[in-house]
Amino acid sequence: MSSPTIVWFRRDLRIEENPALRAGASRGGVVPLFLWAPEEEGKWAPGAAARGWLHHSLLSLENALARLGSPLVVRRGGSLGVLKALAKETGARSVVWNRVYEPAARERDLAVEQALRREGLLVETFAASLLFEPWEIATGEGKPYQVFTPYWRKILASPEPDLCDPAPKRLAAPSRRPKSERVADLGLLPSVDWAGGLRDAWTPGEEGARRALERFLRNAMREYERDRDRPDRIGTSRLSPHLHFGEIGPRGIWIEARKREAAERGARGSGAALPYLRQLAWREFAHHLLHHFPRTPEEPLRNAFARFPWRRSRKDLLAWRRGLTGYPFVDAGMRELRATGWMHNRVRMVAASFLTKDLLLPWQEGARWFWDTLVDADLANNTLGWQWTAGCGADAAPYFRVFHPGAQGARCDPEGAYVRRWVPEIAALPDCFIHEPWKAPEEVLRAAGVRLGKTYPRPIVDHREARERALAAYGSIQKARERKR
DNA sequence: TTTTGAGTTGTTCGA
DNA sequence: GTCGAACAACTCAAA
Repeated sequence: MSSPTIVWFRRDLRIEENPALRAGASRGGVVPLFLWAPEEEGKWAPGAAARGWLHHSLLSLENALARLGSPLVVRRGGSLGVLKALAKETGARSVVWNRVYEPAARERDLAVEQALRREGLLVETFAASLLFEPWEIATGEGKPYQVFTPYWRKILASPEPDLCDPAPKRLAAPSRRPKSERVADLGLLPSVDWAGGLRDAWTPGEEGARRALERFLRNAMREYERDRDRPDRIGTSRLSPHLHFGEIGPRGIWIEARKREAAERGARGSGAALPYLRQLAWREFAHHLLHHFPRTPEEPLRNAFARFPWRRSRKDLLAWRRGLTGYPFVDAGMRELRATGWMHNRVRMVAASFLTKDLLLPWQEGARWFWDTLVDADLANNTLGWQWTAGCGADAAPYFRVFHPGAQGARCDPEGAYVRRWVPEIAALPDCFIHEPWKAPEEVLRAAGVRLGKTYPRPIVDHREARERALAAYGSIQKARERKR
């Protein structure tokens, strides 16, 4: 048999629509490899929640590959060393992978690629995680976009993603079977089983991803525009963790959404899929920005924000993390996050606005907490989201836009079902006070078994005052800029 | 080069 | 209760 090809799995934990796997299979034997080297991702190695997801996703991939005939090889250690050793053991002459786009991983990949070539190995890389490579979409001047709408128009004016060749039905294993660690030995599962809620809420792996997409296309895409802001309903796709780990690819999603749109309206291009596809384009935009501005996970995109007068308060930060701010909609989100590893996007914005504007704490603190607790933690998306909310990123909201936690709750969770689920200690309050319990008369609180400051906190800041304080702080860096001129 | 139009997701105030 | 305007100033992207 000709020498096998190492297929290096990273964030493409799927069989379908996987160009690297297809390329490997077309050349003969395949050695599928997953290697665990978190230190190579610098400050942004996967957080606790993401590791838990990864564990289950790897088990799923392991099963799928075993069924196809070539079991997954799991190793630990530096990428280059592992790849070189595995090539030697199996007689592989080439290595293929699908590209990732985080700054640290890209640098690592480049170095590995060059080193492997020097060893006489063939290296080929593929595009699998995005609709477009981050550098493919550019303004008329060839520059990166910094405003979403023109970026989105450009995507719509580009050729639609195309279908890819079918996945291999069988894989030839190498003649020498390399040794492998067990997924369980990587120690990805959290030591404390806080992940019970995670298990109930999710099915990691390619099969789970496909089912989630089908559910969304069948039940929710039609009403996406109406329901996507309703955390009390299942109005969103909930595909984010599946997308992050590449259990499903965005091109496949795009094509399936278009198909569904055509089937329902009888004509392609009716546009029913567009509100959802637009969100998929935000994911693209985030990767576009991270590629062109690789320092933004740590630093504000807009320079003026380097001197923003952020507060420091360990106490307030902890209250926010634990969901004990006294604002039920914010607290519900923060508790949903801890319990399930996920938070509805509307609530993410409100919770992020509360941290950065009501509490005036640095957005980096919020980004780090989300990084550790979200199963879908994704450097590009997380960075864009936090910088956008804080007002220091691309296409930021005007600074006077400050979310009102009570009003947002009333609008997006009108019956309070979401709050009651995650903040049960105030569940017995009537709808009209569920988002602002401190406004309830004493006898209503007593009847509901709520003692403010005892069973549920009073608001840790007064929103009205906090809003004024935030506006003043934002105003101060505007003035500072004027003086500089 | 200059000009022009526009910008994910909000809130508040006053008519 | 509903509605429209104001909230500032900036920078981007394209003509």
